[in-house]
Amino acid sequence: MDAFYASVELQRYPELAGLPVVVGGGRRHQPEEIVDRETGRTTRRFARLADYAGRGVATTASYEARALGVHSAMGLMKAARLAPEAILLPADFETYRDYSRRFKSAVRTIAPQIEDRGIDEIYIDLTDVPAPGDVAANAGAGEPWERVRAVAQSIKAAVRTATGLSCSIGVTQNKLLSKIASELDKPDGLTILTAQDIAARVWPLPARKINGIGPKTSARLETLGIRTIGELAQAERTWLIEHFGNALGAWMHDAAHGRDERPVVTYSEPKSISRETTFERDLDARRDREALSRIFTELCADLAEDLRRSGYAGKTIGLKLRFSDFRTVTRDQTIAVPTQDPRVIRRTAGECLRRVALDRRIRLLGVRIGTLGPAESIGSAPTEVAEPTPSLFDPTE
DNA sequence: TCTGGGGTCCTAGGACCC
DNA sequence: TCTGGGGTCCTAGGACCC
Repeated sequence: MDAFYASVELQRYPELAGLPVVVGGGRRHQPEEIVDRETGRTTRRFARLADYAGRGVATTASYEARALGVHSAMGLMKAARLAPEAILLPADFETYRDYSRRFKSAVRTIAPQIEDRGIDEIYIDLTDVPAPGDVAANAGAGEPWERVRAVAQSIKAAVRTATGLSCSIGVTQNKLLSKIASELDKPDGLTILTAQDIAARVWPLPARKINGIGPKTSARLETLGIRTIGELAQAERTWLIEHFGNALGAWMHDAAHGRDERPVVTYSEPKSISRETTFERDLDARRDREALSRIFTELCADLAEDLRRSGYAGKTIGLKLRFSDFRTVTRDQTIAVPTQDPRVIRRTAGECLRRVALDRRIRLLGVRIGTLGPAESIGSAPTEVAEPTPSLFDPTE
């Protein structure tokens, strides 16, 4: 989906079309409804990025905002310096999830083999999808790529009808290349690449465009003189393995040549569930003990509720802390019996917490549960007897 | 003016077992 | 006189993705 969150917000606030819009931050910049006493007409007042103060990041920027240099994951304070006049909207995940369901079911009516890749992305297996009726009739047994182009166009049309939104589709022989292709003609793109197109269309791109090569790996590649996918493809496989290890080196070499055999996976079980929060200001383990303890208990309760709603129980309970210097530590502990009980989660995470030296102010606190299985395996009635809550964040411990 | 929240996968060492 | 060899589970951290 193209600039998904921002595009959804434009459906709600059409008057923002053409303006730089950024979605992100907390809840305190809801648009204000202003009713004119005389005309009775309602106008909305939107927050500007320049008015923002806090720790939020941009989750999405409209294309107009991107033109000013604002990108997702950028801190909003930095974004405000680049685009002070941009409109800032709070993220409304419930609405985005609703749009997400709508676009995915629209695609499913045409092509049922879908792999979920988060709220705004999917892989679609078009192998066995027939051409839309009119094209099939005209083209007969014509070019296979003509069938696929017609299918992709019908998918884009179905998505637009269901959501009012545009998407960009890449069609190629595998997931790796399709992901790259889908970004070549955004927004509202449709890009079809065959094996013969790889050298001309893919090799000139930065290595970073390969899904799986991130900031660290691309920086390392650069120090070795490799900037583009083409340069990566020309590198010796054994040389890449020497520098990046067996798995990463061989994979990068294959990827640069457009080789990828991964299937479209239409269903997978979740591996872990987590809840975390970044505080408005860094908290002190001593002075803010009560607040920390309360937030900790809430996170565990929220996590337990997520487990209950999704029908899972887990055995490995983890704690995550991020300190004022952005250093992150995790601790986890595996218990004998799977649980979805907030008290068991809280107690076990509390034991993890005791293994961390709290010598700095805390910026983020998170709780995770893994090694998941179906909740039926644990029976429904929690048999745990409530124990006194350990005095967490107590410096005397 | 620092850098969200929810995930997956990989690596690597140690414990433990046969 | 040199000290096997696999396998699984647990834990911590890191890279990456949406």
